[in-house]
Amino acid sequence: MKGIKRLATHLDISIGTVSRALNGKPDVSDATRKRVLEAAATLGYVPNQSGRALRKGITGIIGFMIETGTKTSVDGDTFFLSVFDGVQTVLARHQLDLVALLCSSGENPHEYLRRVVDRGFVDGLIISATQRHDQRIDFLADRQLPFIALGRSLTDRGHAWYDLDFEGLAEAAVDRLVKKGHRRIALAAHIDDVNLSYVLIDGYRAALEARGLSFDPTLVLRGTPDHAGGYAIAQSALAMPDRPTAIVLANEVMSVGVYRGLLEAGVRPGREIAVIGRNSPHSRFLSPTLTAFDTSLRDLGIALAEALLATMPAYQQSYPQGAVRKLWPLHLVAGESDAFSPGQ
Amino acid sequence: MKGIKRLATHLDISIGTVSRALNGKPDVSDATRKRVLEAAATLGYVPNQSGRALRKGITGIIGFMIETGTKTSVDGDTFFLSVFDGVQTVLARHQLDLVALLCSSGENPHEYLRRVVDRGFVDGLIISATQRHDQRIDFLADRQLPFIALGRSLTDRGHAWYDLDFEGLAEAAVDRLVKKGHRRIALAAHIDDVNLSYVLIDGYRAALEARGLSFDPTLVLRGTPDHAGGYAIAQSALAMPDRPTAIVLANEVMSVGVYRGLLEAGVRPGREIAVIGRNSPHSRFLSPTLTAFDTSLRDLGIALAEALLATMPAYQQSYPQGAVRKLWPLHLVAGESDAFSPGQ
DNA sequence: CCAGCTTCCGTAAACGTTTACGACGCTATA
DNA sequence: TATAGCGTCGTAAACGTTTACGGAAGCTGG
Repeated sequence: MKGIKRLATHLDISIGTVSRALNGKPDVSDATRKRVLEAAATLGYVPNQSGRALRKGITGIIGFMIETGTKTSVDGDTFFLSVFDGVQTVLARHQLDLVALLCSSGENPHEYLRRVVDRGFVDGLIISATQRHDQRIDFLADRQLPFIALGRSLTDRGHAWYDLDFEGLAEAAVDRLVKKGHRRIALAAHIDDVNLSYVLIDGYRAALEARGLSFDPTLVLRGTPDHAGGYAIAQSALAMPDRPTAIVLANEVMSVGVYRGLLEAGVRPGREIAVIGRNSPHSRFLSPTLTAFDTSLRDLGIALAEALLATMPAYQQSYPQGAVRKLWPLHLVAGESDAFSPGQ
Repeated sequence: MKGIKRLATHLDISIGTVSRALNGKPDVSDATRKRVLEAAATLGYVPNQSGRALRKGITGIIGFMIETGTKTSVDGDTFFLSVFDGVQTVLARHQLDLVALLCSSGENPHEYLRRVVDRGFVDGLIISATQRHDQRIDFLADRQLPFIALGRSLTDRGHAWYDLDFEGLAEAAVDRLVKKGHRRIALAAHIDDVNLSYVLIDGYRAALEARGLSFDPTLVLRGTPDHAGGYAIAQSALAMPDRPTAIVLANEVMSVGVYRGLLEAGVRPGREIAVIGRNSPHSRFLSPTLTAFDTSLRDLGIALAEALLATMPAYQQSYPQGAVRKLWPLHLVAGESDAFSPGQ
């Protein structure tokens, strides 16, 4: 015999009482509750996930969907593991478990999500790498499954989201560079249809025009969001007839490739060109040090989890903030890589 | 009404027949099977995970346990995402799903594992970051849950494992360096009790002694398995009275920190010192290029998954290889960083 | 025309849990 | 003493699925 039944016969009481005792329900005397709790501990009883989920209609599991094997996941290396850690600390307080739902490169993300959701696998979801138009948002909203998106999308169902403040990044970077005398500032954008590229370019353009500078589309350089992309972008920047005097990167890992590309051509960041990027465990070890936007990804994870719980009826009294739709700030940490000022 | 019941009333047949039709059982006419399949597709029916798992006693889920927020996880960034991708491609062929079980820094890995297993959450497990003595192995063997370890351990229950061939790495690196005239070869090892450090040091020692060189414990440098650890190791190597002429790294990300530490001191890898490391998306962009051990992590994931399935009774006819206990080879890719030969 | 076999399908139990409901014994109040 | 109320517990249904079992047809061969 297994499970709660074993516990019940061992204690010679009914399984109903055992269940009530374990779940803190009122109709149990202190004496028997104590007996049950002790027996559960010594026998190592843990309620079966499937049985409990089937009866209660909830699983106690929160999913965080990421894609593996794709180009974009290279960006997500340390990024996601840090965010996970923050999410988990919040969920643990409510006896919720976090699992990463890994959509492999071969699979359609929407089909994958649909299968997970329809099987009733999770009580809530965090989705990432939002597309400009994202079917998953419509699907989850229709299914009324609590979720939050890490990343904005034009698909808007009044759902909760957090997103890195790429406009703020563009604004602050352009402001800093223009004040140093830069007029030709290149921007590194993603090569694919992920939403952040659009947001970033809009912010970049607005920041330029607010300072009386015209937007030059040829200064928007495209590359894969990895080292190779950064390398390629450095090369194309240097190959331009009217070479930009500064490069702004919104991606965590591109900077390493950009440095490599520049240094191979004998162009030193901070001396012959200015570079502003994003911090990561890797960029922190660049030389000269990278002037970069930084943030605590663990705190972002905490905020994400709290915002997700706010959308789940069972937790709304603890997190009554409603559907959070907020930008996550990035703050600039000055380094050496943007010390260069272009001569007139 | 929901689930299979809805499908059954919609088709006006019993739920038993519907289930049999969907699961490919024989006692169903071709006509009704076709009807059921079509209705399931149009109504978007997906069997409930909890109900199915409860009845069948299996969940169809494979867990891959990793730890987040720890020092070691920095090493695991791109590493795990690549491995996951390989695992998933194999599991998908058998309608199995992979989830990453994220044990956060605050939690005891063994307690975490115990909870997951006792709840009956997964049919099989892949554990990583094995300790020298690992309670999890004993626990899983006792519970008779199919699992495979990525990493060896002194705890041996005849279980399946794969591990990177660190002895081979040490042997090949030492051989190459000694042939170039090196006599004082430093080794970078982990600072904590993870098993690979022991294996690595043993291999290093054996390789040295096989060539008539004595093992000098002071040449084994300890650091956290991240950039900072590599940086610290470079510094302590340079600070030694009798400075080593070469450094061997078994870790993926340390090399970046080592380069930084060396270059800041004006010591150029490949010119004034030799460095051999491991390849990763990050180390591939170092300059001068890193002489490094490389392997396909996706293929490792595929091998891991196949070896796991071989331990699961339901899949043993497809993967009859028994409990795999094998070293995963790393092959050396020559770069510029070990071009330096010490003068006599 | 009947026995036997095959094909197809419905019935109901089972998986492990939670929970609504009712029953029992006890105490306190009228 | 009768009754209401309370505290405590057992009973049984329910969650959604799979599957063993049995039964109702239809078919075959003698």
